[in-house]
Amino acid sequence: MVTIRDVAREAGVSVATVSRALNNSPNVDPGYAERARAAAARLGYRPNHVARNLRRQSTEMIALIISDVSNPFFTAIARGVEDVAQREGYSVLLCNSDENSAKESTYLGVAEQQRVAGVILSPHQAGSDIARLRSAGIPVVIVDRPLSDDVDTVLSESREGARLGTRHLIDAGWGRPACVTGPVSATTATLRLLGYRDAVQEAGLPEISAQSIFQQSGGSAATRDLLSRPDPPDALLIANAQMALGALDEIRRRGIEVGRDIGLVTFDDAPWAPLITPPMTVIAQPAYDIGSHAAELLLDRVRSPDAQAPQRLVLPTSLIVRGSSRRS
Amino acid sequence: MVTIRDVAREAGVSVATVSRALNNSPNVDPGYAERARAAAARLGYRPNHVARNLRRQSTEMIALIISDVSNPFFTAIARGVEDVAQREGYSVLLCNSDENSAKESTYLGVAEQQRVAGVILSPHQAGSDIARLRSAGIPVVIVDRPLSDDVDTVLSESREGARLGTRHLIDAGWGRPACVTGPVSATTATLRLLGYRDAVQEAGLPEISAQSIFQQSGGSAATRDLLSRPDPPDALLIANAQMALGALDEIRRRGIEVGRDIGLVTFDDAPWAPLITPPMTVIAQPAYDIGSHAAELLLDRVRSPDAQAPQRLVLPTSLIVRGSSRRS
DNA sequence: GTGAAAGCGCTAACAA
DNA sequence: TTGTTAGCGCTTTCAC
Repeated sequence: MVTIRDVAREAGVSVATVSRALNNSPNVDPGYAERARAAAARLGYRPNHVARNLRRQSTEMIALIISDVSNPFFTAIARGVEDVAQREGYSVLLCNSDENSAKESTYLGVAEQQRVAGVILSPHQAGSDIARLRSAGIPVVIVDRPLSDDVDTVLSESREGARLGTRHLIDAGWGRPACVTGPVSATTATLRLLGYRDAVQEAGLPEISAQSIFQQSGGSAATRDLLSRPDPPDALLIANAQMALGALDEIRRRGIEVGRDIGLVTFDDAPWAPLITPPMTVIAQPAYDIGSHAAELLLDRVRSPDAQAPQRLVLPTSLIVRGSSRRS
Repeated sequence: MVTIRDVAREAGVSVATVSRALNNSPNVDPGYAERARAAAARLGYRPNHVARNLRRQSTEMIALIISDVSNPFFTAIARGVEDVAQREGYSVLLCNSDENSAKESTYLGVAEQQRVAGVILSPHQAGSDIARLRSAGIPVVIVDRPLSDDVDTVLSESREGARLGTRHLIDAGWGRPACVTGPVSATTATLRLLGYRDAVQEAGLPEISAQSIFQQSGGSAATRDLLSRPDPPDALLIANAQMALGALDEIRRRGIEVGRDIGLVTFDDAPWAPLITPPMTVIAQPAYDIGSHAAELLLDRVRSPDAQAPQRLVLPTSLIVRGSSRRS
């Protein structure tokens, strides 16, 4: 491997000068700088960032830890994060905790031990422990699911979105809407259930709900449970896109028809949502914006680490009405 | 920040002993080891991996650089990679190059400068430059799209899969199947076109095709192009799931009905594929296995870096017949 | 403006 | 078995 010493020797200057030249330090003779750069190019020199990071006690990487890469909501967040990070000269390490606390804490540890500049975390569950990171002086921004009050957080309006979606179902003429949501450990699951409850109580309708994991299989299971009850619901408010896929599967399996026998609204405007039959009515979350805002907030903290009051951004959701909620 | 020196002082032993204890070195007195561990725990010591990596000249991270996180094919690969990496004590840095050569080479540079143990790359285009990485002694495994012959590669049978899918369309009674595929820069796009060509030539049918980017918008554009021709096709072989979504969109927009007016087969068994109407016939690629095999191969190379002959694994694809290819 | 040298935190020779 | 120490490659004082 070619090191900075090799470059210095080749250029006939000191290592300090090479370092300064390559880092565009202001006080370096243009002639020397050029010689250093030329020598570096000739030798194919690549600065060793491990060494640089050790010396500088900082890195230009941010870790994004999400619970499930295959959830389009999170991939959209990732896009938002990446775009601003890239623009600011940072790289993003995407860590997939796969709805698994052990994996999550492994990655939290990796982030700390690699001394990343900052972490954006979508906590698997409310108990996720970011205390270590924070005491190590690494800024953290939480997305999607609130963790506690004293940390920067970017969310969307889960409860209000759920209320609106349920209300829409009721207005469309469905008399027994139910809620299919995620595990109690996920705050978003609970908030969506609460929003649903707000709407049914307002309308004087019975509350029907089932909880399971935030995945396709969970959606199937919860829907199966609901539709097997003596008094089954006639509409479903579903808490995320993966669960919606599972619900659709179970509905198809039973030969029930969406729009005639059952009404559907789901969180997240997945790419496939407008393309199924009938097209899916959704409560869209501004996932990209959640990511970009989180990254901006994080980089602010990275650059001015003076303890400021934690910020909490709550972005609005929007109801996109398509066919699946229509009663025909 | 608490360092190994602090721990040594606290435990009343030398830094070397602490290091040995914490790394489970065999030759260390159990009593001392225990004292070191206790002191570390008491102080909340976290080894600085940046320093460790610099000293050891190695890391326990592998970089996975994929062209698009929102493509379910790649997220499945990521799962495969992560599972074996985790099992072997490595962490995975997922880098999303976003079908963008500049981003890809940024991440290639980051991987090199961070001295990752190895890289798994799904090259954006055939020209991706991994020479630097290789000359830096970092093993590379290529997935999905072949790059050159002298590097480890894990692929699936694109051409044969495309041939089978097209053949199936013809057998189902569609007389003018066309191919919707990705850009010429992507080898998989070309291979799938070739497989399609094999099948139509065999059957004495005309060759109809359109190329665009491997994304939803590309699928729409290519389909629009095809269906606007004077002699439009009556069936489509589509080269990936995102393009299929775009094709579906365009088809819906035109009021054409799948199964009656047009037959469809697409690469990749996306989660939504069985759930649309009619369910999508697909050529499934063993994405998870591609990922796990690639990771295994990579870790072999990491552990025994003696130059061995490059391996090339080609995994089979399988046709899953559902409704979209049926002529009713 | 430039270079010598210290030192980031750790591991691994080497000596005891 | 344990401790002392050199040194991984870099940046950044500090003295010139």
